[in-house]
Amino acid sequence: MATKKRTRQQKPENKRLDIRDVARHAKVSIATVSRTINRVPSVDKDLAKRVWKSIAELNYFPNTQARALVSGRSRILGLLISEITNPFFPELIQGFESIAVENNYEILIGSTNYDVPSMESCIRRLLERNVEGVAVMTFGIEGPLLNELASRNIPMVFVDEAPPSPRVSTLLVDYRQGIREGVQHLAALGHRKIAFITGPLQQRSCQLRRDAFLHSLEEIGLKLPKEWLPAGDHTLEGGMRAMEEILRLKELPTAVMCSNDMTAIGVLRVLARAGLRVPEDISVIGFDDIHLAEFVNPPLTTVRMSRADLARAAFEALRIHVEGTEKTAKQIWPIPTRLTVRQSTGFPPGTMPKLASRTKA
Amino acid sequence: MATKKRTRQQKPENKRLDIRDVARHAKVSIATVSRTINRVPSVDKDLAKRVWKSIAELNYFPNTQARALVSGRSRILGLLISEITNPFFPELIQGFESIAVENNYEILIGSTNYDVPSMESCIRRLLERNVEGVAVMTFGIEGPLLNELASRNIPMVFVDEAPPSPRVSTLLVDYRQGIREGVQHLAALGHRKIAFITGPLQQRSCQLRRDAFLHSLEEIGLKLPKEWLPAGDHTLEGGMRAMEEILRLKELPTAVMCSNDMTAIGVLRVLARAGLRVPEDISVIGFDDIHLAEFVNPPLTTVRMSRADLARAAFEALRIHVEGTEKTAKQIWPIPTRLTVRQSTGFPPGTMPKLASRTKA
DNA sequence: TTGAAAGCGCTAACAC
DNA sequence: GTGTTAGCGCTTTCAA
Repeated sequence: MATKKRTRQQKPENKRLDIRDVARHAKVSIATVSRTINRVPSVDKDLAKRVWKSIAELNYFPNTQARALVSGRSRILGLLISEITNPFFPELIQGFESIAVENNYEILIGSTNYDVPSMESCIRRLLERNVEGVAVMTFGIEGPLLNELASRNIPMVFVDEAPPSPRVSTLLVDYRQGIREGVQHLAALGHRKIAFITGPLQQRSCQLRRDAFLHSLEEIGLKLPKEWLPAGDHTLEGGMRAMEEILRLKELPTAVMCSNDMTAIGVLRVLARAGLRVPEDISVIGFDDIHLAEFVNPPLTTVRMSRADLARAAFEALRIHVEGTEKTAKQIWPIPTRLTVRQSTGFPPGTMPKLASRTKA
Repeated sequence: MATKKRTRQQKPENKRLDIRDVARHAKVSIATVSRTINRVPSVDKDLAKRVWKSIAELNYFPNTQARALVSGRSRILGLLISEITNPFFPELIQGFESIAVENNYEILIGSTNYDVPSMESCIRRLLERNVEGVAVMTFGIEGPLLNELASRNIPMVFVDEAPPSPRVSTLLVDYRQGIREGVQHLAALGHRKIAFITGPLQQRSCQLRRDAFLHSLEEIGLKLPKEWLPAGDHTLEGGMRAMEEILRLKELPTAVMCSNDMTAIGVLRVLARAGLRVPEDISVIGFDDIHLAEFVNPPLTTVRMSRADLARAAFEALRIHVEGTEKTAKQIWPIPTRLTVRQSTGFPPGTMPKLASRTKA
């Protein structure tokens, strides 16, 4: 009778096996099963073998919720992105997820859609599910986010700029390098009139990209009329609008750099529609190097910022705080960028170096 | 002393508030707090008000894991897709997620990447997290999946074809309608030589699309040499390869339909590279109507299969089984398709109706 | 209508 | 090295 303490008499059908079933089957205590599963070294080899055998025979696997409840560890990481339909993000998600899953974490994706209410709803969801850390890949600091998460001391990682906090790290993208390469590539081809279509400037990241561009221009002694610095919004449509704006100007640039690839693809679209050839009439450079960049017409010259790098660094940054014992202060994770030359860049119009001019140069 | 049953003396800092804190603050029992939160009608109005006030003041929210553990309901739905970097899927995810979140579900995304091991790993993850239902949007039945999930009686929804099981429903896409519209649109323009690039034919969905095409062709008395039915794989690169194959043939079709938009975009790319104009030299039709379709050059005429429809139907199909008491048998959810005409389709070459021929027609 | 208490499946002291 | 047991935070009988 004493053994029948549990109310449940029979395993109701469709009820998942629990640790007790395994213990019974292997003729050990549930503690031993638990220890075996968690690979506590002190377990006797033979017992462990028996337990694993039972686990296999019964096809048992532990209940994550129960584990999370008692251990205080959900093994869930939050991944906050701006917008899943922007191709940049799926590529990032893919990388982050695969590393997370390899390490037995699950990820919860939240799309902030650039607006505060949906961002708050995302945070609430993450909090309710007890995420152990959050990667904020929205390319901007999200104010309210901070308070809610940081006050709970949840590890976070941001891109470009992070609030100072002990368990917060930063992925520091080296925009300078790649964008400078882009500018110098254009300059080397002979371009002097280079426009830049920015992203949404509320995002720190977009300011940085623009600044990197302006700086690179200055470095080589070029000036930029401000009409050549229109704002896009990192969407294809935004790129189209910005390029249309440029086309209405009296003086046209011979090259256009863009704050991201979707913008550049919009630019390509408008140019094609306007009957301008790329790169013969105008050169275009993007930023990100999304998969699609290689397949537009012409294949896009662009600055690569690796999603794999970003994903890996984000995960590692979180892991150090989530799993580590070290109380290290805020960490900086550098992310390089580099120009990928394809076919959307060429000599400026009217300077096509024929054999003659080539020898001249 | 009796009240000090709990070991924990002081709330450790950074410890989340629990239901006891709220109960203490509102001076009621935890049962009342629980009932209030779960909107059990029997709770006294005044008490409930007091509880809600405490909840607000303390900024309390319940622990999802604990809830899940005791209630047996995780409020998590699985969403299985083929590949997150195919733009079709993010658009689908977005729809599914927003409906799910509205209804207080969380989603767990699994990318099967077209291979069995990673599919199995996905299923394991879903099972471990106790998903309440799974939307299998991989456009193919996944054998092993079935057994693991179905044997646990977990509600599922498939596209096109589902294993017969009481808690499984099917989203039945009406390929016929949209694809017939596409074929007839081409025929009406005067095309008689229409090729079709299939998707990966292991997928039932791709067979159905091809069959719908063949059937539509037959309907209007057209024949198809089998060289005009090359296989793509629903990627841009696959579309390029298939189109290159076609271009090597002695006799070229005047129009190409594709099993999905990414394929069509690849086709466009190859044609542009080959110096063929679309639609003057050859017409192209896609399938899906992804966002990008509108922005390629030229804007793609394509058959729309709404991701929003798909997402909504998938969610509702699951919800009925997850929440419902009804033991309805397998359900069918029809999903319509419809042609969207843009600019990648036109008259076949050599038939450009000048004024003369137009009057003749 | 409310509260006390059992227990969801598991981990981690603690005892042996 | 192994087993016993006290909870993790919550929902849900069962009594009152």
